[in-house]
Amino acid sequence: MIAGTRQPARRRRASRGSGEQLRPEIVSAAKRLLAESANADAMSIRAVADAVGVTPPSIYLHFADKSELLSAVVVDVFAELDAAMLAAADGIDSPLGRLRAFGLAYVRFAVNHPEHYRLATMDPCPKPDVAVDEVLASSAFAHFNTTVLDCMQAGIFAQGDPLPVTLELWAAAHGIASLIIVKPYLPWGEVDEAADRVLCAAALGHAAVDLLGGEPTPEIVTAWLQEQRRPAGTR
Amino acid sequence: MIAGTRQPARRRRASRGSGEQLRPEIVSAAKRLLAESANADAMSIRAVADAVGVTPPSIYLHFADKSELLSAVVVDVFAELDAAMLAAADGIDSPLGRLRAFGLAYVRFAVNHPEHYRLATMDPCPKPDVAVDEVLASSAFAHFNTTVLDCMQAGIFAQGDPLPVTLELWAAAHGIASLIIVKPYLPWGEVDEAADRVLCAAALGHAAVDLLGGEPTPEIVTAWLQEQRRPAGTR
DNA sequence: CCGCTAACTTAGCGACGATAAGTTACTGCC
DNA sequence: GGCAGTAACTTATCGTCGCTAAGTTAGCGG
Repeated sequence: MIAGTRQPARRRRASRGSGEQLRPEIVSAAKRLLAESANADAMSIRAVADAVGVTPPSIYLHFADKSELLSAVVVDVFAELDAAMLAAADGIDSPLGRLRAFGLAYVRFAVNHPEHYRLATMDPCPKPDVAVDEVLASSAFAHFNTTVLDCMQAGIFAQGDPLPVTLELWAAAHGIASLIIVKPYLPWGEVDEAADRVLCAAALGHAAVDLLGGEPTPEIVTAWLQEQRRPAGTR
Repeated sequence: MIAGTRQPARRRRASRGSGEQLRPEIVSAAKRLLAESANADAMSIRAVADAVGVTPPSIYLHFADKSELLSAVVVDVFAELDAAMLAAADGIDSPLGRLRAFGLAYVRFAVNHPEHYRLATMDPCPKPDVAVDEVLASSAFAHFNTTVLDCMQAGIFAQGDPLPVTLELWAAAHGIASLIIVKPYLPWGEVDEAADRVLCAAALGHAAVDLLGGEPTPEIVTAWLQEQRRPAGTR
């Protein structure tokens, strides 16, 4: 790193009422440092302070501690994820098509911003941070949930509370996204294809479980699959 | 923590040829410290050294650095996970039943040992550590893969390479397990039930995608579901 | 132009991972 | 028995980390 030494390019002191303008700069510098250096602990308070041309204690005028700064970054990341998902589903009308676009965009975002995604979804949340979970409950997650509800009303999923279904599908998307990030050397193949397989299987599987009704024991599932596999004429 | 101060109970020096006996003690102390204190960075080299009654530099006689010690813990964790999965499937003969038992045991293990599971599957792997991935490829994962192959031969899944299917199902299991760990305050309901829903949907969904053949576009899936939902007499 | 205070700095604490250099005590050998 | 060799472990220390107490600078209201 060239900029390892002390930065003489000190930031100009903000004018009297505008101390708050440092805050977004700190967040975006933290975000950038996280993305640039693969490991998360390269984003030290000192490095962030250097990046915005300020000394470390100034960070604490805006964030009580490091975890609060990280929470602010997570809020930013979730907003960006939400924007990416909305953009991906733009112009797609069918509920199932939107669901697929959302899922694919989710996985793509995670794979393209692995450190941001890791911070947002794999780090121990020190305390269930209110700001973070407001975003989680309000933007990307809410859009997903609404689309699941649309699928129910379109007769694709059985009617009912969309929340458990959304959580189920989210688990599928998060599963494939996070494994690709953490174990990239496993034979996943193309990211989009792997994601599509998992997401299609999750959605179709949920619908199939609905169709079966009751608890899908291995016996019931086996019998149903054998029934399905018989050619149409023999039914 | 009561034992925060210096530990006067110093460990007796090992006899001449048996310096290696310290190593497993270090690993198990590290594992215990990880489990006891929720956050992973409470397991410092210094804390581990204290726990085994030794000074920090002695750790480095057995592990090149901290990440190597953590890798050793991960190897241990994967072995324990494998044992739990095998025990859960003991006495179950049907391939799909074994698959379900494996998946449930996997999620249960993750939820019951959240810090161990987090370390094993959510931490950035500094370099694809050989030892860790040998375990990953040899024990739990291999058993899973074998059972998927059994399912193929039993006609539950379409014949083919089991590896992509195993990865797909693993993604589902990891997805629900890791989300329950990281966002425990979301309405997951009973762990076993949530896991069963996701795992059944993943397995059934994969089988259904096989049945459909080709790429499951939203249109094809929608049509198939409508076909399925018609009562038997109208076909 | 002066005092008030917002905005930021200097200096430093304790804990961390890691290393260099030293010390202890067991063991094989005569 | 005693001594050399070395395995096993320690003391002391470095640089960095998150974080804080106490000080300093500079712009604005009076």
